[in-house]
Amino acid sequence: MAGKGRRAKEIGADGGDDSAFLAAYDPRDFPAIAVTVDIVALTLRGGALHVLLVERGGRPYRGAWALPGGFVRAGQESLDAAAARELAEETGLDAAHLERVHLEQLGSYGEPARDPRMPVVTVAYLAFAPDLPEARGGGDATAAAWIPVSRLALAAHQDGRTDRTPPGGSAAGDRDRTAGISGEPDAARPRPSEQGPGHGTDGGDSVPRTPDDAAPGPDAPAPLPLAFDHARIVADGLDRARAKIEYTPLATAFLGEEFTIAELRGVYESVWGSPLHAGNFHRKVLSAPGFVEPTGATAARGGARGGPRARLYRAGDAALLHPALLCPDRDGS
Amino acid sequence: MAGKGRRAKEIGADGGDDSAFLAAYDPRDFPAIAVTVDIVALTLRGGALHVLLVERGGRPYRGAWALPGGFVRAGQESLDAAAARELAEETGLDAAHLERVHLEQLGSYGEPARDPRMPVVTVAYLAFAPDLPEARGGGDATAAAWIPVSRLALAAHQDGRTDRTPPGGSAAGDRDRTAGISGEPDAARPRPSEQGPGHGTDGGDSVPRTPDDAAPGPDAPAPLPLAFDHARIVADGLDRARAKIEYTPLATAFLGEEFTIAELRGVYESVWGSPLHAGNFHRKVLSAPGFVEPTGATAARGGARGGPRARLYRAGDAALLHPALLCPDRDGS
DNA sequence: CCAATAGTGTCTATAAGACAGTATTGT
DNA sequence: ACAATACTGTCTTATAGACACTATTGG
Repeated sequence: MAGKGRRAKEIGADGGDDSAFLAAYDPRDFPAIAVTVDIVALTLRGGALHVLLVERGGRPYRGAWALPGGFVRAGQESLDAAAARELAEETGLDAAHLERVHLEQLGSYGEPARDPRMPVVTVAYLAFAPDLPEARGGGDATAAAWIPVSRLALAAHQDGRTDRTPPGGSAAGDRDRTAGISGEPDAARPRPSEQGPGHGTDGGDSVPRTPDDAAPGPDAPAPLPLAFDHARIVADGLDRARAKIEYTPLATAFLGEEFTIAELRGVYESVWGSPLHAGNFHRKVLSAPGFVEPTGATAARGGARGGPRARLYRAGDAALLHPALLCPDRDGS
Repeated sequence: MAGKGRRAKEIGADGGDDSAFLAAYDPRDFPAIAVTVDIVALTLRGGALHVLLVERGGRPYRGAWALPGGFVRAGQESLDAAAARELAEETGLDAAHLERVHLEQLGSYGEPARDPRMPVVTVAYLAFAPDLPEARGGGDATAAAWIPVSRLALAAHQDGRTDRTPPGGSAAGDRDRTAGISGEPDAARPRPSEQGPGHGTDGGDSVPRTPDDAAPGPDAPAPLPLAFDHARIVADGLDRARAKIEYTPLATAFLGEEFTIAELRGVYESVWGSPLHAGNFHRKVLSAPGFVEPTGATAARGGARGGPRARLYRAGDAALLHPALLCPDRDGS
């Protein structure tokens, strides 16, 4: 809470007004922790989901990939503003591009040893971006790049949280079950799908993928480890993204101003990692009021290998989808 | 992110190992912010939803009600652990009672001026508790008590976010709309109910209430203002709670070990603030696998004014409900 | 007895999913 | 020509919600 003041200098038992009290207040009397924001920025490139990462120039984890982010300027900016600022700084994107980015808070992470240097609490943010130009890499990062999520080493996740949900008895899976105080950093996903026994880091990523989204084959480069606890943050962000596009029209945030239903379907297939029935998807999108609205125009050309020109749509004004577009196979009904 | 180290003392450009680097590291070089946890603890008492509040003993907001919480012990505990510790401390509940409490992270709040004394970032937690004994009030709070949420002044809420949410001009309501960088502290509600055109604040408090849940009538005491930004945090917590019981069996966390379907229905009616059809609710609960399982026993006596003895159930092993129990009237379908 | 309640059955409207079918395009 | 694609229609099944109905209890 803001202000229990357990260790504050209480001046005068009852006398004095607040201004005098505040003037005599020494913030250093409070235990302070470094607070950062980290951004899980997602985008679609070539039909595959990518996350924005920076290569660390400093210790620890020098040379490793990490989420873009940085310190919150104490007292000068809100958490939201800090996240927006860091995203802009580290990507070098201009305001015009950032305008089209959806940014929302994901959750906070504060394990005591998550940063070997000192206690650091990070407030993670999740961003949905349309296909942006190559990132620039600012700050002290040596590089910034959009990395396919399929290349990441996302411990016990790729197949775990994505499409099954045996409520068995797993590490964090059942912590919030019936009894016991339990933490759950994300808590956002409506149908998150936890999972079975704790395979610490089983290699197999069994996420079915759309053809374009090349899963890392046997010849693929080794999965990229992430610095700090960023693998978990990315995993939580992906969970949130998968859940969020079910109930909100945010999938359109991955696309340009105008798009076809097929392109929108591509977003869902990439984020969910499973192919969707084109016909049924089409009907469902159009049946959700306010999801999309026709522009009247049609695409310049048909599909890659033929077909009629698709109608173009833009994002509607709905904030929530009703009925929702439920992800198939998230839990066996 | 944890560890950009922009202002860190970089010892040696490339030489040295991490341990030497860490030894020379001075955490004070980093901008530090006070980090607290605040808990929105909800319970049901007499058919009405209550939130645990403490009366502030210190400045500012002395004498006002606030959320229980306190500083995170930097480097010694995780955020989850801090929340559990503070909840125990401030309520004086023993481990046996805390065992049955569900605790999950709600979101972080870091407006620069949210605490007049200094920059404070708070990580809010949401707790679901069965009817607990009267709170004790520890720490520097002069008192702790379970307060009916209907007595709180929850800005633009009681009628705003509960069953409608004009994205119009309200504080954070439309910030996450289609374009622009935007924050959204909660982001959890699957169907939070946004909605059409921005009717700013039409008077009608359209939340239907179950008979017991006395809405503050004309003779009711004045609504309780909360310290800091705690009104918003509570509001976000209620939103989360309303959304969460749709997709998870967490409503059982408000009840004892064994309960009847009618008692479970009471939880939903109290949290959602609208009466439910008894027959349909009954069938839906039993049709969701793993939601509840029969104990074989029956209640000691029938309803308050007659009726057969109800069967008793305990919480099942499902982590998610399928099909979900959708809240009626969240958005006009 | 009477009113309230627990629990079940029935009916309708809606939605999901599987599938078929038609028209339009690129190769 | 052929294959792929956009889009629409149809059928089956599952679910939500409204309502009726029976049985059982407390007052």
